Amino acid sequence: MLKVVGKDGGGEVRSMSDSMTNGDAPPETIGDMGSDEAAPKARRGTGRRLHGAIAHKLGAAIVSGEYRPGDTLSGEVAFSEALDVSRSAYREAVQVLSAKGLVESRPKTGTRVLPRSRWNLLDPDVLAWAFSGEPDIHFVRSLFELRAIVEPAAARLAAERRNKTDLKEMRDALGAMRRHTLATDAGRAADRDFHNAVLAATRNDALVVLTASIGAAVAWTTQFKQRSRALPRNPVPDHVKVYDAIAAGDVEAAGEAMRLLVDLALEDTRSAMEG
Amino acid sequence: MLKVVGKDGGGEVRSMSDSMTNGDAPPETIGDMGSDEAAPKARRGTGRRLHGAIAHKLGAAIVSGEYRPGDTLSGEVAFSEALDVSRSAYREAVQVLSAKGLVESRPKTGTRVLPRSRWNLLDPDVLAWAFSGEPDIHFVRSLFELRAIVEPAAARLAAERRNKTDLKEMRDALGAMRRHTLATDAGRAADRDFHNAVLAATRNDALVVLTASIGAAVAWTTQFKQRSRALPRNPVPDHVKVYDAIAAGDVEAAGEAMRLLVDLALEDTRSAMEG
DNA sequence: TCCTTTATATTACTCCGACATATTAGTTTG
DNA sequence: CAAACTAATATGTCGGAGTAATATAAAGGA
Repeated sequence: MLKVVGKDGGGEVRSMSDSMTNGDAPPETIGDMGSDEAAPKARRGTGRRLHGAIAHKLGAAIVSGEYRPGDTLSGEVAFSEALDVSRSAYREAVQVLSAKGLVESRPKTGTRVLPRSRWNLLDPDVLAWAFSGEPDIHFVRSLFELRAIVEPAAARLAAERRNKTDLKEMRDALGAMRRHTLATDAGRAADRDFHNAVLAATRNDALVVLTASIGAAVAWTTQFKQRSRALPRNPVPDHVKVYDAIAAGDVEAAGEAMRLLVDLALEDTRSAMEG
Repeated sequence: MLKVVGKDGGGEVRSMSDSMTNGDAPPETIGDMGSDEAAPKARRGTGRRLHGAIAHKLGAAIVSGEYRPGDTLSGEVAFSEALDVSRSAYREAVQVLSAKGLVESRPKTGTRVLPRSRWNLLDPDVLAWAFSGEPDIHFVRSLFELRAIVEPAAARLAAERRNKTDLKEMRDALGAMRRHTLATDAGRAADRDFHNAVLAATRNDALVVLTASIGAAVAWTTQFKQRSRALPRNPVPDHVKVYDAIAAGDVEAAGEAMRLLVDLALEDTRSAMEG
């Protein structure tokens, strides 16, 4: 099971407006899988609690399009029985989904999947769920576009506000990137460290949080890059250019260097996903 | 019972200038408000469920700095009794907070407030909690800075990709802004509609979601603007400039006009908050 | 002396069954 | 025909019992 249900055809996502208004095929209640089939038994993987596993399962099913906006989940009792968990665990999972804007529960009406516009797509968990299956190329493009907007601006701010400590952390991360390659976990961690150091140098909490989310999503896509072919180019020189500009306090150069960096990453990922 | 447990002295978050500045008083276990005082009875306001009210209460207390990172909440039983609610309701509230990255619950250790860096500060609810009390000026600055980065870029994209429907929505919103002023709810709604229309024209989901969050936060600050003095200038002409540029497909002009718009809003809000 | 292993106590986690409340849909009454 | 009322249904809330996990302390071995 778990097949992709054709997502959005590409165009209808924007601006709430319709969402619910699918002319045909009235929303149906879902979750009535019980029957004879052996219960899915989405039992928890180590570390994760039971309600967390349920939330992951349902969340992934929702963002992957298996449950569509407007659909209403079968009642708490029925669904919890179908999942073979207690009603409490199921309810706590639904609260999590509700907190992330994926569903809304009301008495008598039941629990319904909210329109895409209400989803907290920048929530780290939601992003993880979105990338746990086949990621939507259109959405990945949106993320990179956002990254291409935010990160160069962050580099500009960093060039203005960085101090010695920030620069030292960037240098350390760069050194780690040289020692390991992007093919290793340590190398990717160093890459994240570098970008985090740049973000931290902006002295802007909102930027840090936002790019943490984007960075997590981008980290997923780098897996795809690895999957399709060996890493295509040495990323260190481009990072060094960013560092040099920030260290020199050259605002324009920092923004430009970072823009180049993000563009290259997008190019790599796109060719990897489309190819 | 209920004595100090505090762990990390608070230094590990680094960066982000510890906003809520209370220097002293080591982390304590909290929730021991019971005693003689009449129970706070954070009973639900209409429409909001009980666990939602608890989550709101706790969330606001956390982001306002009343409970600090590293603090550990007194146990489920104790805290739920202190709040005079069942454990189920309390637990569901904690699940919500956990989903937003504010706390983490583990057996034996209890529920602890996570460092600021793990909070989903861009979550609409978290933002609402942050602005339910006295908003942190430094954080507001961060938000406006982010807005100053994202919205002009969004306007540029909108100038490239807008279609007739997008333009019509912007015109309608502008008309509504003219009829009502920013002093009325309808006027503020029209303002949001205009910005949402611009965002929708970018065809970028991530941008839409992000700016929805920021816009919600900005809406809170406009209340502060209203509070301090009558609205200082007529915002419609500036919005019209943005519209004209987008309608003309002039990328540079659109970005510049939007930059001006955000700068003015920041200026107004800053003077209102500082004055 | 230091590290590893085991035991234990505390805490969250899960489950269950019952009742309360809210909201919709149908029915009745004016 | 419309408005008020009643009933059905699903979520919301409750309290308690038992399980699983983990940090701390104790015991054992190197």
